[in-house]
Amino acid sequence: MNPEIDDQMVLISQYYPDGIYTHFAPEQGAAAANSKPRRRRKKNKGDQGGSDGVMRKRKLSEEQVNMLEKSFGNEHKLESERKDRLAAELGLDPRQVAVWFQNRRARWKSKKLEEEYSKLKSEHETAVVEKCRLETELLKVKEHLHEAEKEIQRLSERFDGFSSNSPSSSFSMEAIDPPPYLGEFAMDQNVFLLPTENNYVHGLEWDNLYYM
DNA sequence: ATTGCCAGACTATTACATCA
DNA sequence: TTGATGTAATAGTCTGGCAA
Repeated sequence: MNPEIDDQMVLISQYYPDGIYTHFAPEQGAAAANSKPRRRRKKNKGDQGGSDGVMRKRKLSEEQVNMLEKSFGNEHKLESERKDRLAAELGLDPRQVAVWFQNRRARWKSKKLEEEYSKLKSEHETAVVEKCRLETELLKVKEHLHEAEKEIQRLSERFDGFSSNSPSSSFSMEAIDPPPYLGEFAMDQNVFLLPTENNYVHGLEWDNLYYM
C-alpha cells in the first residue's frame, strides 16, 4: 500500500467511522489507472462522520494560514523536512500542509496567468492604438505626396509651355538637376524625404513647411 | 539498458463553509 | 433559502530517483 494512501486513510479516519473510507478508497490496478472519467466522491452528509455525526472540513485558523503564507513566500516547494516541521509547529497533519501547498501553488499559478493575461491585453490595446495612429499618419503623408506630384505635374507643364515658346533655348529637364524649386524626393518606406539646408525632414514636418 | 516501485507534484474535481 | 465564492481535500496521472 502506498504510504501516501496510508496517510490519507489515517487522516480520513478522523472524519469517518470504520469501513466508510473503503467505499471510495483509491482502487488499485489497471482498471483504475485506465479509467478516463474521474470517480465522484460520495457525499457524506447526514448521520455519519465526526463526533457530532456530521463530517466537517476544518478551516485553518488565521494564525495557521499566516504561517503557511509566510513559508510559501519564502519557498513555493515543500521539502518533507519543512513539511514535517511546519505540521508540528501548526498542529496539523503533514498531509494537510502538503495539500495546502498544492492548492496554494495552484492559486498562485492561476493568479499569475491572470496577471499575464491582463498585461498582454493592455499591451495589445496599446499596439492597436499605435497602429491606428500610424495608419492615419500614413494616409496623411500619401495625401501630401499626391499633392506634391500634382504640383510637379503643373510646374512641368508650365515649363514645357515656356520651353516651346523659346525655340532658341537649349533648356531641357535633364539640364536642371535638380529642379531648383522642388529639390528631390526620396521614398523610404512610408516616409518621404526632401532636403532642407543641411538635412532631410520627416514627411509630417515637411507638411508644416509645405503649408507655411 | 530495462523494469518496477515509490514519493511527490500537478491538474481537475468534489464538497463543505460562509456570506450576501 | 439559495446561489456564488473560497478553499480543504480527493482522484487520477505523470515524472524522477533508485534498486534489482
